[in-house]
Amino acid sequence: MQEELAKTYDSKAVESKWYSVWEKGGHFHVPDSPSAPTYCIVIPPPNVTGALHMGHALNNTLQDILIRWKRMEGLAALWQPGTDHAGIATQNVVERELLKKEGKRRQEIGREALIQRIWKWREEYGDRILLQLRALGASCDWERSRFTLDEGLSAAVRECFVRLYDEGLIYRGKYIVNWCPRCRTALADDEVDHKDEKGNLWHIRYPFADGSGHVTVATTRPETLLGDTAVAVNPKDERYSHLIGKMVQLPETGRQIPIVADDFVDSTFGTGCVKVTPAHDPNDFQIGERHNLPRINVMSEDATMSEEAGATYAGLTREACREKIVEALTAAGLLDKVEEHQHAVGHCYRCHTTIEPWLSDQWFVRMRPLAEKAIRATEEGKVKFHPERWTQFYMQWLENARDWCISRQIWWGHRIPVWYCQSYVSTLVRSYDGTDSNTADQSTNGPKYQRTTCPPIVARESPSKCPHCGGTELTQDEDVLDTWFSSALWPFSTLGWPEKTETLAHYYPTSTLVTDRGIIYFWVARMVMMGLKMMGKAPFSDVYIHGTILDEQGRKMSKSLGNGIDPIDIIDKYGADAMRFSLVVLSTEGQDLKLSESKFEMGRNFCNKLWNAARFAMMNLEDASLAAPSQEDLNPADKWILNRLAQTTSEVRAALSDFKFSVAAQTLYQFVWNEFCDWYLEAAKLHLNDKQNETSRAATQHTLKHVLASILKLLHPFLPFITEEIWNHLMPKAGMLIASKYPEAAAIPFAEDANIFEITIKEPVEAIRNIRGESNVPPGKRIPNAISGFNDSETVLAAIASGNYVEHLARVDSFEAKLKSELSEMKEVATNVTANQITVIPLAGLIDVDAERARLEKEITRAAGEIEATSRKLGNESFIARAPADIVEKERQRLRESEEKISKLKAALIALG
RNA sequence: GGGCGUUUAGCUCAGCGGAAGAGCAUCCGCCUUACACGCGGAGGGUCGCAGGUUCAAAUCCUGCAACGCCCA
Repeated sequence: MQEELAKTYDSKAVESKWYSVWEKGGHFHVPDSPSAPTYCIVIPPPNVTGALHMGHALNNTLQDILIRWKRMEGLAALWQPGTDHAGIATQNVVERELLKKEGKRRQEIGREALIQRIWKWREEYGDRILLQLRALGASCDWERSRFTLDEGLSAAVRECFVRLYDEGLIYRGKYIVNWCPRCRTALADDEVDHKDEKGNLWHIRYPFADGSGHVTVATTRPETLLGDTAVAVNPKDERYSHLIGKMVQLPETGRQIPIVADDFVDSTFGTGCVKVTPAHDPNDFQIGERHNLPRINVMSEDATMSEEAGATYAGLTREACREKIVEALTAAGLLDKVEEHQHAVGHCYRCHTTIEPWLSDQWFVRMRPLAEKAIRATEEGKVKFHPERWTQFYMQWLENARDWCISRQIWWGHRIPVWYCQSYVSTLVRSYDGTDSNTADQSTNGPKYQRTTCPPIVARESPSKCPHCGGTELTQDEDVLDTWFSSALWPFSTLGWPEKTETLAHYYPTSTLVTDRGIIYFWVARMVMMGLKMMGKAPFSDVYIHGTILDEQGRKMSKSLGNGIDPIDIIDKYGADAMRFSLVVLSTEGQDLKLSESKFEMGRNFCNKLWNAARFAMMNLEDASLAAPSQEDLNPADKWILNRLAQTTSEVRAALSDFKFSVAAQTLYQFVWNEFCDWYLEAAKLHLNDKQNETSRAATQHTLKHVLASILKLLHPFLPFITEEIWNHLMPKAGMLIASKYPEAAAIPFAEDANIFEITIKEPVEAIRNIRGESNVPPGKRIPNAISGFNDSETVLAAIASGNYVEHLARVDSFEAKLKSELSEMKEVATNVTANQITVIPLAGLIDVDAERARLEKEITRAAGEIEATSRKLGNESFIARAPADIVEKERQRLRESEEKISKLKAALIALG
């Protein structure tokens, strides 16, 4: 505190310094086996390709607040950091670079080479976002940082896969999936964005095979006609029931296909008669299952038409094929009509290409058994969402969760731990109607030698030979797992699972998860399912869902719109603390936040205010004694601020416990600015400048230091840098703020006295300032004399004792306190009346009579309004009869006060002349 | 089509059954030796619309409208 602080807070000088001091001091690190109770948050792992955006800034600020708070509470608070390999996104980035720089596609350099390049890319850029998190102040335990593709987490993925497979919860099947023809991979249902698009509904005639006429089907995708294997109608639809079982001639092919009846068909849509393409539409796939229809895949993996589409169409893109087929149908007179039609079209969430529902071999996780566990755990209160409404959002998804397609046809990721034996073994098999899927060659009849394949090998360790036949020619499944598969294990894989580590034993289950609503399905639900399945316990007890960051116009921030605000720019310009504070204040109850750069001024201004308050304090504390004053020696202002501090402390603690981050931040903002700075510091100047009265000066010095230190502690989770900086100036021997104890509300034996400050000091000062302001008496001009009247003599005595405060704060030369009744005769004064006091200032050439008259008239009008409203209420008999007694009494009190006020004001007006 | 959220001062948002609040912006005074990223004062709202419950509704219920998000 010896050194003078700069006049304006400079965040840059401070922030870079403290972060490394904290980190080097080991303050972010927790032991594997702590003696204290634990608190743990796992970070939502950012993509390695990612750069910090405002969503991250908010998300990680909230986590940091929780972690720093719990750390200060004395818990072993672990914030587990790391990154996610983000399969498709990362591969896309590197592939794009490869194409741009070398003009090569991934197929040209091969799998191994591409993977190597991605690793190299990761080494170079993958930690960028983690470095950016440090600029934000995030106090993660970096020594424990993990990556979803590192060795331990890969072991976790295999362990989980094998366990689920062994239990029959993972299976492989030919299913219709969401296929992205650009990424050339399957996507999970929730990786598909549906957008409404304008399209057409084509009405196409399918002639009966016997030439007796036709049915008309309506379709949005005429090109898939080439893969139709049936026409379907609703069995209850009387228009068509006589046609069920009849065959139709499929146009542009040589095929005849049946008309089937299926409940799925909506008879009110189109013609009520639909074409069925099991290989190219998920609903048709289901219909196909029910009616044993063949599945004809007429497209290749790049969404061009395949050989199966027939020579005329093979090789065309789906769009070109559509045009050509519509032309052909028109020419053949089979196109009845075309209507405009709005419908939802799926797009890849990564590259926005139109999704093709496509039939392929994929791996799936059976969801129902896993989802049921998650539902039960949530119903039992094991997982609680904040705000609470997200519970049902999450539950609805769990209740309807369809099997999860986990295979992806890309190269960057956890390769599926399944191997296929390539050696065929001759085995004697009994003659039976061969449907065994392991039978390679079907033969006609009689006992016979057949060549069979071995079942797939699903293993934790890469096998060197086939356990069935001893063959060594093994090939691993080409696909990798969905990135979310590894993310689902994050809360325990990062802590060491499947090893039984001390860390896992102490920190699992974790405590709180903080995330955005956008990944409740992708991630939160799957973590809960996997945590329950693999660990037997839900991975966290509380999930806090914060709002989404929007731009000024309420749109999501996105790269393509270019409407993002870069947190790093904001940190440069306003400081990390300022950004954190503004974000937290704006983030109310999980509501979305509309951001613009100017919003960060609030945080910056607050930091500057705090800085200057500290600067002032330190100018006045050089000779502060360490001894605490006795209660009798405390000044009225000291008692008042200590009481307010205690109240503020308990409000902040309550808000934090309840995940009300914004309430906590605003409570502190108001306490610091509107009470500590505006009133306490100003009042304290009186004592600090009074070297005559050492006792009261010492009491104020001590109180000032104590309250400021408490403020720093309370604010530290929100504003870690500036508070640590000030703390080290203020309490150079007290150790680091980050490691100090979070304040608890003190019991205040003199809470009643705090009220005296409000009535005998604040109210008269506000009264005088009001007259000053309204009458244009400039602040520089001292007022010679002001008199306040109070209700009882006890208050008058207190006011006399503290009159010097009023003189100081209101710039009055001589302040007097009397009973209200003693003031009634005063002439030529300006008057301010409240329930607790009347204050008068002699006009004395200072104040204009007309202005004062106008002021009083305005006040009278206002008071009259109040009297009217309260009398109306009190005149209502049922109000008196039915409202609680204390409410009625309150209204009566209010009426008395308003009446007194108006009579005093009127008297003052008359006295003015 | 279903679900959820939002609608309060010019703007961004609190308040969620008993006298309409904050920050920014506006207006009037001030460089009052911590702070002009500041100080003091003031103005500004039939709380989306229509019904209902209640002694009392911004707050609870029912419709409706607009906007946004999610799912189909």
